[in-house]
Amino acid sequence: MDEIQEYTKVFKALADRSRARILKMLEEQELCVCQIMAVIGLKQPTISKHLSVLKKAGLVEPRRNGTWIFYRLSPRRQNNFDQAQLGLLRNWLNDDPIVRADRAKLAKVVKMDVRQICRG
Amino acid sequence: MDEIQEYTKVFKALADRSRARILKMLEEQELCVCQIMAVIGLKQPTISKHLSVLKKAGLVEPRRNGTWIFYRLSPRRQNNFDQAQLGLLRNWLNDDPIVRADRAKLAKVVKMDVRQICRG
DNA sequence: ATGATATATTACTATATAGTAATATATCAT
DNA sequence: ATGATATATTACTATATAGTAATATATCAT
Repeated sequence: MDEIQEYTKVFKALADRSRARILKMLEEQELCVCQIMAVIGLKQPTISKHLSVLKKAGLVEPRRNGTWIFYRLSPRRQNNFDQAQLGLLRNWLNDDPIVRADRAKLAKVVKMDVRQICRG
Repeated sequence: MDEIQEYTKVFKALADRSRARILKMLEEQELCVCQIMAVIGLKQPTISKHLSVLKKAGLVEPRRNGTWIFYRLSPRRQNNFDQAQLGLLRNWLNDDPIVRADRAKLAKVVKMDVRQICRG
């Protein structure tokens, strides 16, 4: 894969509203798929797909814990672009109403037992 | 337009191979549409469309000179994201074979009279 | 082993986007 | 004013992508 292709993979991953919201949530803490679902309000396969795109771009990493899979922002550089972008993103969108609403909702969600959330 | 939408506009503009090539060319100097065409090898309306997308994202600015319109990287911040991204991009892709080939071709193109290029 | 549950994958639909041909617009030279 | 030329716009096609329903996979509790 040439470097421009690597570049476009990262930027295409970043250039989506739902994925930006997911990344801003993961800045708070690692989250499992159903926690993200509960906040964003998209169906489970959609969230999984977005996480797959982010993972392939080197922006997030999964960690399995039982049947749950927790995703976090990648702590290690996996290509030339991911860490720089995650760094910038931390300073961005923090005052956006949608991001703020997601975080407010997230604060409630993480207080609940994970088993509660995922049942519905 | 909310801030995430502004963000996605900039990142969608960046997340395209042809537009990345154009931006890397504009790092060298301002260029008119036909000079960009001559290097990238896409049709004129395609280049104009790409430039329009970059312009709407605040990444480039046009300057008319007669019938030619020269585009340059935006020297001024037009949103929260453009200048930071243009700054990072300067350090990226400089060793990519496609970018290097574009620049080699560009070096020849800019030596020619603009009128020569656009006829040919 | 079996049922329950969290996530991933597959197949699909609707929409967005890259590229092009044809045309419109703007400017220049005469 | 007229013809030539550079760029923008419109209409279109082909491909990519977001989202979903249905299904497969993986793990846990029993």
